[in-house]
Amino acid sequence: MADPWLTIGALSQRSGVAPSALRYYESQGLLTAERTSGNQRRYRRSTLRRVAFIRAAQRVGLTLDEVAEALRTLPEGRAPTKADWSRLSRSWRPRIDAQIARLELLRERLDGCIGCGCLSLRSCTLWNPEDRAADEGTGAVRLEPAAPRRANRDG
Amino acid sequence: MADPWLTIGALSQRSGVAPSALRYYESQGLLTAERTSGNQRRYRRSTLRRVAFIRAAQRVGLTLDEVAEALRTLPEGRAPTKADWSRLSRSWRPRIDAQIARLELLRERLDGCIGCGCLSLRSCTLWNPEDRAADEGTGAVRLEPAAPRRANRDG
DNA sequence: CTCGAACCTCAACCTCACATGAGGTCAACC
DNA sequence: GGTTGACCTCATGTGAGGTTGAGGTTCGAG
Repeated sequence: MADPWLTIGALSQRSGVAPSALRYYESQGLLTAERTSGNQRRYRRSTLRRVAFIRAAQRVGLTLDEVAEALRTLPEGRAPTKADWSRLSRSWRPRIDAQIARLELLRERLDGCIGCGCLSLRSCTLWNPEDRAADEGTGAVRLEPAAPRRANRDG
Repeated sequence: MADPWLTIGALSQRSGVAPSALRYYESQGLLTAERTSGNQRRYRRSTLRRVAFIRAAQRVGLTLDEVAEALRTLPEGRAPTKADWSRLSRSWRPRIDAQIARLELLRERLDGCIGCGCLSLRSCTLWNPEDRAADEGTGAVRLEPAAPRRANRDG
């Protein structure tokens, strides 16, 4: 049978995640590894699923901090079961729903603006998302802050 | 009647965008300003709409580089018309559609994974990183966190 | 004219999620 | 035992989109 331990290179190959990223995850408390007498990392096979979970969570939009927090709710002492993983990933659903809803609202407003051609800071819901009303010319107009972006490449 | 020129503080207040951000936009070629004899910025009132456009574009997921490129297609010499702004913002529509489609696919996969309980690295499309290339292939925008980060505003 | 608030530039710093490189060590095969 | 490649730590870099602070200048009300 195969060696139950994975080197960082093996884990990297099998997960598609760069070694530098795996070390970074460890530094952030998302992964743990045993060490050889020569200080090299040796991962349990269950780490594979943990890494998969991390990547999936990132795709849903969680930060690594949030992923770490979620992982801390896993039971200590025993290997996580399907139910454990399912519980965690089920919690992502509302987040995705919210993201979709936000985008649909944006699209709706965009359509409205193109349709009506208003494009006015005072009256247009796209430019003026918080519905700060159409005061006189000197009224305060607030725009929403920009949506954060994360451009990310894989190794 | 009011002064047709806006100071950076006034523009900041009326747009909700920090002065430091406005200076940054100028450094990136998104805004221009006249200067007083004492080197202080004075913005035309049309800059207000330009700033609104920038923020709206960011919400749709454009980078400032892309916004700058879009703004360069505006006519020089004359003030942009409704048709000009409409043309630019209409081009955002497919981008929003794509983002929504991507999220819906993710949600579908998430449902499938929770439903079937597979949670397998080899068979589950959610965990499986192999189709990530296809997913991100066309200059994809990454997912955004549900709660947008708020930038500080010095006002 | 005075004075404080607002403005200026420039440089340094921040977050996030890593990548890269230097300089050195370990493990496995021949 | 030698070689080679994989591994180690630590420091520094990346990029987007800014913020913060120092040190100095300008504006405009009184």
